[in-house]
Amino acid sequence: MTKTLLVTSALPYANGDIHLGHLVEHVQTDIFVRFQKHLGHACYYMCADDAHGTAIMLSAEKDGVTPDAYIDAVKAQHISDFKQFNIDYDHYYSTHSEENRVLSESIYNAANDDGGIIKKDIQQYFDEDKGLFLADRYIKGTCPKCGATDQYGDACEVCYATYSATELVDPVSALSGKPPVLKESTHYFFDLEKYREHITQWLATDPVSDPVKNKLNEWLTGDLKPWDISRDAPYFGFKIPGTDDKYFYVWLDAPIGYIATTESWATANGKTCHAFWKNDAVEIHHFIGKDIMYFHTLFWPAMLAVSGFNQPKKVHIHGFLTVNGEKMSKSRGTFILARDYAKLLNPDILRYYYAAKLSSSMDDIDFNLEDFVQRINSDVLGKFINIGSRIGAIVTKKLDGQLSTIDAEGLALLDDILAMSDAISDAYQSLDTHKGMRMIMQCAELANKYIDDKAPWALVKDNADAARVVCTVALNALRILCIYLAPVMPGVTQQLFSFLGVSSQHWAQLPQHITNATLAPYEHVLKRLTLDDVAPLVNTTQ
RNA sequence: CGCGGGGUGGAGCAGUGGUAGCUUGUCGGGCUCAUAACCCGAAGGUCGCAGGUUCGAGUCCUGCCCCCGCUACCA
Repeated sequence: MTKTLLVTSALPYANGDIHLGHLVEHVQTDIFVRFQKHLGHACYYMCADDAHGTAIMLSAEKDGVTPDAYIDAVKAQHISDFKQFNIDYDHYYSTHSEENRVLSESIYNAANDDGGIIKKDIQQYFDEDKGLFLADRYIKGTCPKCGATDQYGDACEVCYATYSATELVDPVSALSGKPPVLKESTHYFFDLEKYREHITQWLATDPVSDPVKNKLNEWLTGDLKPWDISRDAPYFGFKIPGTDDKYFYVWLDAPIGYIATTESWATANGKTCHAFWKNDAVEIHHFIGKDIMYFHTLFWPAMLAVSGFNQPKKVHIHGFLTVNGEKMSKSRGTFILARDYAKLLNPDILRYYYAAKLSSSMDDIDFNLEDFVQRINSDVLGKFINIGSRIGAIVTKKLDGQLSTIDAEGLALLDDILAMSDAISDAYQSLDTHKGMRMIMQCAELANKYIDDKAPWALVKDNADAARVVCTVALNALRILCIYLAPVMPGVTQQLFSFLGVSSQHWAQLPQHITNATLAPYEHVLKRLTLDDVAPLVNTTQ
């Protein structure tokens, strides 16, 4: 049965470059989406830049451009970066859009009409030089608990204490360097506690894994604190309806960007977002990092429920990327930008490496340069592409590029490889791509053993017909492996499909063996890696 | 006592009660079609430490040690 899915990756913040960490999520999502499409499902992949907030306003100011010009430039760069990695969005939009403004207002109004918005006067630090209220991260001072200096306004990095900015000793504005003053302001809050029932009902539908559910239950056993959704002018964002100087906090309109992106895409295709977000038949899947779990599993389902939109079927949460076992760090030179990688290496092999490491858990994964070289050479080159390379050479040089038929023994091999398809499919479906890649490589080993047993290079000398059968079998094994791997390595597998003389193939075509075909000469699709090839990724001189 | 995740052969990882596995790396052999590839075989682990439960523990319980995240340049 054909399903309809709407899939999202978290919206990258329009205040920085895309790096290998973002790519973990977007590659994981893209593999999932491509796999769904391979199965024949209607699957739409929506993403956008998250374009609001103080940080962006300040960055634009620093660059001497308007926020609009700033976010446009960043968005263009983001789209170009993702494209290089074969991330195939159906639409990539921006939260700074008319659709998002309309939707944010209507969702806010729905919550307000429901009595879900509270107003409270709060005291907040204010930078008189800049004329800005200061978020915790823009205030520095001495930790009230341990006396460490130069700490942020929310937590101490030395003693791990958490506190409010007003408790900091000798606070200064990180923007002007001057002591801030306390100023009163009315803020708007989303009354999360009011929607506890919605959240627990949603959780009962099994949208998250058990470890995530445990973590959420921790939060849910306490009071759900009202969520501060307003910011005072000046702020780059949407004005809150009925106010003159209050803006939606960026995290209010960011997830709504998922719907707004859908709307923008749907309008261009003669539909509306309601066909997806108010239609029970559509499965909504969010892919996010573990750091933003809170927003997507508490506020977001509550906001959707109060405004009559469907809640997500699944929220898939992944861990972070470390480089050579350590947190990515600009000072260590391990903060690797997507476009810097793409200048050096083929994006598909990074996708494979991630797939070989990713699971459905929130565990962090490590990008280890040495391990990367070994894994790519061994799996992708040695096991997978090698089938094409060794057989392609024989077919091209000795057999005039001509295939024949498959014998009973060859059929047995192909059946063994095809027998793995359900397990591989399950692995893709459950995001346990590490298991999937392992199984696919086992299939590749079977094919290599078969080739070794049959020794077509010897056979070709006095029995070209028999050699031709072996080559036909081996290349059909390769064709099956290409279908298995197509969601992970779309570029590489497309090249191999071209060699095999077929257009891109889908899951349903697994058993359709090719026989009696004439092949173009085999050409290498990837180069083996050496450590010297990958070493420039990290800047070790710093 | 802040909370959470984790410690399995050199490296990266599977494995939640029943003779310790996979990939890679190392060593030896084979093959020579292929991008020093592929095939066969071997060595290499007291499963962080110490107790406990059990006929039996990597797997369950208790205590301890260490690493990582929760906080940053962030997803």
